[in-house]
Order: sequence, then structure tokens, then C-alpha cells
Amino acid sequence: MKATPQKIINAAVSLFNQFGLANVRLQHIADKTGISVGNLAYHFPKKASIIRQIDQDLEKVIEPLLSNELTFPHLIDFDNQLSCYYALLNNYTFYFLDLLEMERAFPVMHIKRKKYIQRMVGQIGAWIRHHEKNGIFQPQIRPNQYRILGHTIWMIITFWMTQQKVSNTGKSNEGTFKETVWNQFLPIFTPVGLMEYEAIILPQLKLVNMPDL
Amino acid sequence: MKATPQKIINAAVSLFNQFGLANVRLQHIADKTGISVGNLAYHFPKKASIIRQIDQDLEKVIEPLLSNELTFPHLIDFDNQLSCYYALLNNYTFYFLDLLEMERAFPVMHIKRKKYIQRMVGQIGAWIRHHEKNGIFQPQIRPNQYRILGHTIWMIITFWMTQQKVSNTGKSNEGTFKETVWNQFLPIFTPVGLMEYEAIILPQLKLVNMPDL
DNA sequence: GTCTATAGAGTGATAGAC
DNA sequence: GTCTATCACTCTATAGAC
Repeated sequence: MKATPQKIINAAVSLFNQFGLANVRLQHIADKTGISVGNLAYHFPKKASIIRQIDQDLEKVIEPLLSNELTFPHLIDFDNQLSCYYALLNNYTFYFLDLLEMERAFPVMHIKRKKYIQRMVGQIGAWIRHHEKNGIFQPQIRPNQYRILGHTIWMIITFWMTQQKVSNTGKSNEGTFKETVWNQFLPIFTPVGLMEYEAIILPQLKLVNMPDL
Repeated sequence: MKATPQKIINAAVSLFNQFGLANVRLQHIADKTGISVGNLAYHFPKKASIIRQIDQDLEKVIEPLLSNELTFPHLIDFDNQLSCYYALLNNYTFYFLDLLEMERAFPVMHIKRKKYIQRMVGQIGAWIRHHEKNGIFQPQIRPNQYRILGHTIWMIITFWMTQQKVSNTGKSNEGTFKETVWNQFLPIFTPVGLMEYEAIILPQLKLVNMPDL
């Protein structure tokens, strides 16, 4: 892509992340890009064209994340995956803040999102079941326990940024994010699992400072 | 309150719940109430006046919920509290869907919300610690474990409706909601706690049908 | 209390000169 | 490719008759 369109996209993503999809005007995007609204319209005839472009960029980032098998034997692989998710949350915050606004205004994006959700929940669920058989996690106490757990972890990831903005102390923090997700696994570790967690994951988490939730 | 203002509020809440705060026009509210926009303006001079009134009604519902001590010795008390929260989610869905829009457009409501959040997280946390000392829940494995758990449960409650709308199968379901929250406690029960759960809570949950998440 | 009519402030999109 | 100017539309809020 040429220089100007790329600058426009960068400005738009940045503004969307900061103010939310519905609150950003073409004028703001043009100003931030350093061009006129007319010029903006030359490159992207509709506001929706900008969104579409961003959606395509986003797909290129999400797709590989969801294609990871995650059935690697080490917990650190999941920790790395969490880092990737956190980067996604940071770079495309608006995508996770404006879920319903996007559903209403850009139904096509929403259809894609629904597929992502299914795959993501499935991916996490498969990882849990893998480590259940593995002896890292204890067997389920109740039939649906780990299916629900997978879904809850998806919720934590998806609504992390919203939660942060609403509840919060200020700036977002990768360490707190990861700690919250890992906290879901803490009570279901087997002794062996707990040992691996405390040896491998915990030192990682301590590397980042952790203010109050 | 007289008849017309109350009808207006009812119509407004219903529309906000369905379409979201930002997508409801004065015209829609007037139509649904069966009056003209001019008349609507007579009763509520600004759109914000309507929101303010709803906010006050909402306070009357939330306040008693947050004042519950929840340190009663039986798990069923928490289950009842969850029923109350679910009713709140249902009656004031928009309040939980449009968190950020409300922060932007109605900062005063948001300040109140922040206080609610603190109290709610604190309430849940106190309940968990109470039952930890009680022998219903196992001792913490790690220092912050139950503080984070309380925060996660607040997230599940707060974002339940959004999650439902975005991910979902259709209509919201109290049984699935409660099961997801209780699932958080499942692995931290002591044998005694698990017995009480299976005797008292589980039969309750089974009373409602549970489609897929 | 209720209505119709309209002012006034945006906002997305377009036309046409350079 | 880039600009200025403007149209067409939407929405809140207000004025004034009944």
C-alpha cells in the first residue's frame, strides 16, 4: 500500500482505539493524518472502506494466532500465546471495546468475529483437555467444568480492555492480564502441574510489575 | 411519578436495552410511548434528563444488592444473590452493554458505577474469604489468588450480557449464567464444601435447562 | 399537557478547481 | 493527489398554537 493510505489507516486505528469506533469523525482522521477530508475521501470513498481495510489487516494478525495448535507439551507455549493475545488487545483495542457497535454498523465484520470466537474457545478448550490427559490438570469434577472454563477464559481475554478502562487503575498491564488468566488454572493443577507452573510461569509473571487490579 | 413520565421511562429503558443507549432517538422513545417528541420534551427537557431518572431508579435497585452482607453461612445465599444480579442484568441490560458510551456521554453515572464496582468486588471477595476460613473453600495456593478470583467473578457478571449477545446461541439464560459463576468455585471447594454444593446448589442449577454456551 | 413546525449543530459524502 | 466548498441528512432542542 502507498504511503498516504497507510498513514490514514494508522491514524484511524489509533483514534478508534482511543475514542471508540462511533466517536471518531472523518475530520479527526484527516487531521491526524495531516490531509484534508476531501483527500481522505479520495483514498477511502466511504468511512466503511477504512473499517474494511482495518478488518483485513486484523485478519492477517488473528488468523495465525488461531491456527496455533497449542497442544505443545509445555505451559510456556500458552504463556506465549497470551502475550500474543495481549499485543492484539493493545494494537486493536477498539475491536474489543466496541463489540456491539460493530455488530450493528458492520455486520460483515461481526460474522467474521463469531467464527473467531468459536475457534478461540475451541482452541483453549482443546489445550485444557490435552493437559488434563497429560496429568498437568486434575480430572474434571463435573462434566461441563472444563468447557465452561474455556469459555470463561475467552471472556477474560475479550473483555480485558473494557474491564481495564472501566474498573481501573489507569494503564493496562500485561502482567496483571496474564496473572488473571493463569489464576483460572491455579486450583486445577496436579502437583506435577503446579511444579511446572511455579518453575516456569511464575518467574515470568514476576518480571512485570503488578499494581492493584 | 405521574403516568406519562413513567410510561416514557419504561419505553426508554426497553429501547435502550434493545438498541443501546446511543442508537435510540427521541423520536423512537416518543413513538413507543405513544406521544409526540414535543410532549416528550415537556416532561424531560433533555435526553440526559431521561437518563438521569433511569439512573436514580437503577440506584434504588443496586443499592440494596450491594448492601447485602453475604456472610451468611450457606451457599444458597450467594445463589440467591446471583439470581438478583441476573434480574438486574435483564432489567437494565443497557447499563452493562454500554459501559464506555456511558462513561463518555454521562460521566456522572460513571462515577457512581465505579463506586458500585469497588463495592461489588469487595463484597464477593469478603464472601470468598469468609468461606475460606469456614472450611468451605480450600486455603489459597498463592497470595493473590482469591483477590483475583473475586475480580474475575465481577467480570463474568458485568460482561455476561455482552458476551451473550456477541458469542451466542440466542436468548439469555439464568441457569447458564449461574453455572458459569459457580464453576469458578468448583475446584476450590473442600470436600465439605463440595458436599454442600452438590446437595444444595447443583439441584437448583439443574432445574433450569441449559443449552450450549 | 399535548401537539406541529422548525431552528441549529453536526456528520458523511460529493463536486469541481488546482 | 490534494484541496475548498457545499449538499443532504440526522438528531436534539425549542417556539408557539391549541
